[in-house]
Amino acid sequence: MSGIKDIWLFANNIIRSSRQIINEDLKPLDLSSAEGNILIHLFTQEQQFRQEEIVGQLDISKPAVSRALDSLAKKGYVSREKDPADKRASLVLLTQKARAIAPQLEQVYNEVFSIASQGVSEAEIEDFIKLFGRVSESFSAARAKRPNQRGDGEC
Amino acid sequence: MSGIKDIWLFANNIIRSSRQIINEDLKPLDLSSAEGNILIHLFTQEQQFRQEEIVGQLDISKPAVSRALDSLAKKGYVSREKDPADKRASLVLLTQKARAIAPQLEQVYNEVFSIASQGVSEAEIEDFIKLFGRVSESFSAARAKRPNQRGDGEC
DNA sequence: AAATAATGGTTTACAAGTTAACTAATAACA
DNA sequence: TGTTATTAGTTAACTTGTAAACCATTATTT
Repeated sequence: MSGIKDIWLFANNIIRSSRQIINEDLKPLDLSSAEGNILIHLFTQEQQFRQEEIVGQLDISKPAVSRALDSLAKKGYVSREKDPADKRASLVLLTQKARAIAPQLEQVYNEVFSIASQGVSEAEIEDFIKLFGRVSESFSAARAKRPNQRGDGEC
Repeated sequence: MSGIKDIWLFANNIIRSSRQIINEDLKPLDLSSAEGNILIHLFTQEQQFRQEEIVGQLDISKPAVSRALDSLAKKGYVSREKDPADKRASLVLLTQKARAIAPQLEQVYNEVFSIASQGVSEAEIEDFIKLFGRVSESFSAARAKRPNQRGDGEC
């Protein structure tokens, strides 16, 4: 009965705690967790990419990505140039400075991973993620399915 | 390997989606999700309670609770009075207006619950919550355990 | 009893996300 | 080909959380 409340509380705690841990550990690198999340993702990407890809893959809104990249650029971790093939789009590039800190960044995120998987068996994790994914998917579907709710449904 | 990333993405999505759904559904009642979360919790509480209790039980920071209750009071859903036994503390009371909308509020949160549990068996949910709780607990423990990190650990 | 510590709440400043409205460039189509 | 629609990204305003500093009040200690 209080199940959903627990899920909510746990999910909140996981997000919040990991964010705090990451924020603390990234402080020496002058990076926030929002920036770190993007950087760590980009390390597994190709050389060039568009912001839009980050939006889709990390499931973060366009403005959030835009601002984080602004800040990363200001700090010298990425550079941006107009895509010659499509002058609307910006191509984002990791700088040498970013590549240099990749190992440290990865270590921070690995630590978070090891915290999450502490005392949980491989098989359990797998099941967990699968089920978690289903719940998450239900929410996405519910959100997509529901009518606009903003006043254009009654006409 | 990408497990932790998935957990993160799923947790984020669950939090965000449910918040959006609740926000939309509560709009007719002139309530935000933050306010709704507190109200729905209070329906299961005793007549009088202190803010501090909400902080502990919902695991939300003091300022967040303070502001949400301010807003709820302004909207007429709760009233506050000084605890005569301890003049620091405020006693919070649900108003008649709040009690009147309890069924609607409950329905909204039940809908979210049913979305979450869609296509997942009772047993799975139970296991899921248990495991989820363990992961969440690991994070809490990790956070509590780690040194202050703010400069007083090296002295 | 007076000085100090702890506690309940509020204020302030900030973090990181959202939606909505906008600009500029490209695509589609009539 | 010129008008309209779509798309990539930014800006502005807002939401909801946090931590740190502060005020009163209560508890503790000496």
